[in-house]
Amino acid sequence: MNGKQAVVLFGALSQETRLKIIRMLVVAGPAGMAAGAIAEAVGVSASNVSFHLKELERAGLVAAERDSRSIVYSAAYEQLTGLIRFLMEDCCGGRPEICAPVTHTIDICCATAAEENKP
Amino acid sequence: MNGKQAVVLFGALSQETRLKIIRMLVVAGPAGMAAGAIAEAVGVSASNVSFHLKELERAGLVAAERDSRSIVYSAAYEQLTGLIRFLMEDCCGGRPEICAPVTHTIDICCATAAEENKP
DNA sequence: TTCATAATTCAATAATCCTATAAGTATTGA
DNA sequence: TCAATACTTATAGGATTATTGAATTATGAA
Repeated sequence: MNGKQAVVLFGALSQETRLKIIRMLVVAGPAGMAAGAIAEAVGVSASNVSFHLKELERAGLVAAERDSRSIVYSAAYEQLTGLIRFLMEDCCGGRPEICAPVTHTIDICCATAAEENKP
Repeated sequence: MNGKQAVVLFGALSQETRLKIIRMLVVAGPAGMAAGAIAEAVGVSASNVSFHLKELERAGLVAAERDSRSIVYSAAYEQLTGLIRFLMEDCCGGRPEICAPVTHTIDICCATAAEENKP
C-alpha cells in the first residue's frame, strides 16, 4: 500500500452510499450480494448503485462476479486491512496503549461473531 | 461513531496532503508538530497547510494548541481507532481469519515500537 | 512602539464529484 | 426470436473541494 493508493481507497469510502455498501459487504462475508439487492438495501437507483460499485471496484475494495443475470459483489478484505495498516503504521511510538483500542475491539468482534456462529 | 461522521473522516483522509499530515502526526505522537514544521515537511505553502489542517480539525482528526507563536497540531487517536472500529464492525461473520491480519499487524507495530523505546 | 515571525482568512479560479435521465448490453425463458 | 430482467454506460447539470496569492491577526523581541 502506498500513499496514492490509500488516497483512492479513502476517497472511495468517503461517500455515504459507498460506505453503506462496503459495510454491508463486510458483514455479508465472502458470499457477497447481488447489485440489485445492494441497490434495494441502500435505497438508490440501479444506475446510481452501479456507478458507486464501479468506483469501489476501481479502488479494489470490492470484487465482482457474474452469476446468471445477477452480478455479485463482495468485499476485498485484504485491501481494507492493508489500508488500516498503512494508516496506523508506527502509530504508537512506544506507547502501546494508544493503538491498543483498535486491536482489542476487533479481536472482541471476531471472537463474538465466531462464538455466535458455533453450531 | 455514525455513518455521517465516518464519511467526513474518510473525506478528510482522502487527500494526499492531509493523509501525509495525519500519518506524520500519528508517528509524532502526543507531542505533535507546529503548523510551519508540517508545511515544510509535506512541501506545501503556509496557507495551503492551514486550509488542510482546518479540514482535519473540523473532522476531529487533529487537535490544535497554541504554543507561543506556533500552533501545535496532534493526532486524535480515539477518532482514528473509532473509525477503524466502525469500518470493521461485525467484519468477519464468524471467520476470525478474515480480520485477524489487522489486529496482528497493529499488535506487532506496538510491540516493536515499545521494545525500541526501552532505555 | 515598531518590526519580524507564525499562522489564518479571503477571494477568485480550476478541478473534481454526484445525481438523474436515457440509451445500451448480457442473460434467461416463453 | 421476442420480451423481460438485471445491470452498465454515457452525458449533462449542479455542487463541492482544492489551490494560489494577497490581506489580516496574534505573538514575541528590539
